[in-house]
Amino acid sequence: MGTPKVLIAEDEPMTALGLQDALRRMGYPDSTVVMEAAEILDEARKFRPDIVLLDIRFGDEKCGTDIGLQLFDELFVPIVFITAFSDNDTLNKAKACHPVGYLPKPFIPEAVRSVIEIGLEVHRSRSVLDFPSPVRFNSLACEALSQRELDVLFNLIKGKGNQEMAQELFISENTLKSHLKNIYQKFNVGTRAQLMGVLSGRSEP
Amino acid sequence: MGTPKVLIAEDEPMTALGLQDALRRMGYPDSTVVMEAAEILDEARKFRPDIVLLDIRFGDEKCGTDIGLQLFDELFVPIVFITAFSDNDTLNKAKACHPVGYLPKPFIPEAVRSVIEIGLEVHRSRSVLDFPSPVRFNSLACEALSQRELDVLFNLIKGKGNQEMAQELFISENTLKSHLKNIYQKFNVGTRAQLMGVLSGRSEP
DNA sequence: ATAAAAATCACCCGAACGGGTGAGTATGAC
DNA sequence: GTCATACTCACCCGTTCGGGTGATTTTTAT
Repeated sequence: MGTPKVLIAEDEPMTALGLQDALRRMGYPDSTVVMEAAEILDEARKFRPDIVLLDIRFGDEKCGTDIGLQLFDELFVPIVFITAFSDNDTLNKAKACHPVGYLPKPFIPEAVRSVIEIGLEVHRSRSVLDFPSPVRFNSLACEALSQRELDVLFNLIKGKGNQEMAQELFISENTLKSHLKNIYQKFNVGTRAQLMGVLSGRSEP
Repeated sequence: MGTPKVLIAEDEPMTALGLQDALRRMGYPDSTVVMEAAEILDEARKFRPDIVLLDIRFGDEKCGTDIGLQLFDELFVPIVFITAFSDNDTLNKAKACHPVGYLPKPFIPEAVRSVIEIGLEVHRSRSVLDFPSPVRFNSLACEALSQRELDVLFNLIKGKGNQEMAQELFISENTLKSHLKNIYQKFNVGTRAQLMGVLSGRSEP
């Protein structure tokens, strides 16, 4: 699927441009640099990167992890953290972003490539069952899911029965079955078992 | 769960011992070094590491990836690759091991810690549905699964129905239901939906 | 204002599933 | 030789699930 688009979020101009240059020479021509923390999310929404190189420390603040969290939750984009040093606290916050790699600074160009490739591979092998989010469900269904259908789906993947789900969502079991039927249609499956198979990426309808 | 045990598989003594020393100072006292390619697997089976630092190049041969594959398939242990340079071919073979990180050489001690921590986190968030293997299924069930039960389970997680599975395994549907019943018992669940929930790590029976 | 989409619920039916009981064969362990 | 385990299959029964049809209300978009 072509060369991956990478977003570089790093406030030190030297490092940022150095990274972009290294990427270009390594065969990643499509990259963008953001040096302002406030602009990262907007740029990511526009640029739609396949992977993000994110500095943990942004302008002396350690807000890289907070931005990473939003990046991951909203866009489900894989994150590689860039930093020279990480204390325990920062590292723990970083873990919450489910990063796919870690790039020590100073970096060597070759390492960047390996980290990106391995990071992309790690990300590809994540099924929607492990990181369920509306964007991911919608990307798998042939038609967009409604809010209520997402609610049902979130309960379904936990292994709940129809009756149980109905109680949880405060609706009749008949209503729930109605939603289920629509969900099956949108995923082109016939049974919840098939749906699970599709969601775990192990079978196509 | 205490400090993780790490296996260092690296043929250059300087690098290997340097790594072990760095690990000790970073708070990982429990590590072992293997410098012979042939001994890696045996040592891993004995030592039962939580993570492996594995050199891609072993004695001028690029067999690190082959060993990594066995390591991952048999023991399901997360792998961090150590190397200074990686050509495209090696990198692609490395991907097959589903590595959780990449450590460029020369390394800085701080980076080792971050890579390990992030690598462990990546590994933790992998459900058995993404990387199904006998050892993992058995670790989740309260009692060891038989060969035939594993066969059934492998088909089950693909979202197949009872009838479909029976044909696939060349047994009667009654036989299959018999296996299913036993599986449910061993996992302490009542329905296949619940089983899926447990396997994806999102619900406890 | 009005049309479209989403959410709600009901009823019915056939198919699939879960649970129980029982039982025959083969394999390997003690 | 006997005992345990795994694998095989059958029958029955109640529950759940999937599919169809139809309907009302609320929300959203135009």
